[in-house]
Amino acid sequence: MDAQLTRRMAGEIVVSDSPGETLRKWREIFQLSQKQLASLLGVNPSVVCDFEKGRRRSPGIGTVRRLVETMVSYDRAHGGRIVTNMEGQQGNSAITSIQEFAIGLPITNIVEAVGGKVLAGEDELERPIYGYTIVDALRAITTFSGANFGQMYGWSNERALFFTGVKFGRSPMIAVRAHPVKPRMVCYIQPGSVDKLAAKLAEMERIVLVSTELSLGQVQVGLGKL
Amino acid sequence: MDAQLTRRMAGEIVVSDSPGETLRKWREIFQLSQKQLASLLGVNPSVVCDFEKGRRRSPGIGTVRRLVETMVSYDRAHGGRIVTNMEGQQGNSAITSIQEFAIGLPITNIVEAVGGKVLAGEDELERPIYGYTIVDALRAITTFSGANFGQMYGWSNERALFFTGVKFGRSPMIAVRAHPVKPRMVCYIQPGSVDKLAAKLAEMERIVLVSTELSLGQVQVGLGKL
DNA sequence: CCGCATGTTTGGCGATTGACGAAGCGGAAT
DNA sequence: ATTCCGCTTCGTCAATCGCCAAACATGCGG
Repeated sequence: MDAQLTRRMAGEIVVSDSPGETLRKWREIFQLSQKQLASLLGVNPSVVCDFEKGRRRSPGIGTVRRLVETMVSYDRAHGGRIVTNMEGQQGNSAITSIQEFAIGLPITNIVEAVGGKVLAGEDELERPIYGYTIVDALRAITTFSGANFGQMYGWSNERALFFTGVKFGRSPMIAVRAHPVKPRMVCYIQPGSVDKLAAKLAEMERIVLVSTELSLGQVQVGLGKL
Repeated sequence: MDAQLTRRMAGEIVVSDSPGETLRKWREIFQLSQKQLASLLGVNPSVVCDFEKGRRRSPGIGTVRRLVETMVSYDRAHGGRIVTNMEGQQGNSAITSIQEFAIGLPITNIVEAVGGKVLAGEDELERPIYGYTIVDALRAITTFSGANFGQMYGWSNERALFFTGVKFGRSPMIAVRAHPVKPRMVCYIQPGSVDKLAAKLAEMERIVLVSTELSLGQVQVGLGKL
């Protein structure tokens, strides 16, 4: 749930010209004293200081991770005052969820995870993909305007696109076809039916087309386990 | 320019349950062999392998940074095929620019950097802020719908909001007042005029109100130097 | 002025990293 | 079958990290 934020914090610290000061910035944002933070980490306060003052030039990512996650989970455990402010929804209402995987996963795994049936693109099942997006098909079409489509693709376009609220299974694939950037996999969640044209388009674009009878919730659970 | 992406990569690696595999994922996305990457880094290929295979449990952030930046800048130097795909514009057309500072900066610094004149909130000038957003006032009002406003606030709301295209200097402050989340500083870029009510509202909200006669471009340059 | 809390500096010790280079492994191509 | 290629494994070593303890500095309320 706080993955987004922790990644953001960690990333900022790592590429900062002064990781120490950046770390401090975050500690201050979370309104913790060095001592508090140290005790949460179970270490001596001087350790925190060492990092902030840059005595350790290149702390291990383990350390950074511990620091960041400690702050976030501490705040979360105390009402999440800071965290909720940070999360900055920024969500387009048509996009239900957008996630990146830490590592590439073969399409097969995704298909299994969501109890999917492959309708097209059997021979592309081993390609790795790096994230997924769940979109409300109707809303996407009515509310997206140009650039918004780009949002769907998150950070890698080697990804899976899930559509909910699909009636005939035609328009989503047409939209995909029309858009210059293509996903590797498209999955309809409990579609009314699936037009044959959709499969044909998928083959043309070398996209794996999948449909699942699991509910949106179940799909999200399945994907969460990856 | 690629700060966004490098941060993202670094962050993902740091909080990954398997930093090695995540690192590999990125190397593959950039379509580099271990050997190539190694030679770019000026190290032995086995080093890259050791990291990917996790022999080093907690590599230093210096290492991670070097890896990440090397990949990005290499790609950039070769046409930026990968990078440009990743950057995922996702920009709302009303938002000209969103930036976070690596460290907190006192408002005074910002004001100086943009050659600003303080119109309200003199006594809040020492507060640190953590980022800024530049918004086209007209477009924001006409195209933003509810949740979109949240986007403006990036990751920290301890930030500065710059408005371009301000006519009377009234509406922007009214919008700020109406919105539950407040910035610490508001700056009009080359406003037509500045309504007195704006200053009054700013005082009420304890927001530093500033106006500058510099052009948008000059402002961006100034901010870039911070 | 004192006491108290937060933050800084310092020296030191064991564990780990960052790096090399040699050796090995599996697949693709010659 | 031999050679390449990319990748993996591993022993080695200096440099650095991760951490502590204890002294030092700074600031604040009384």
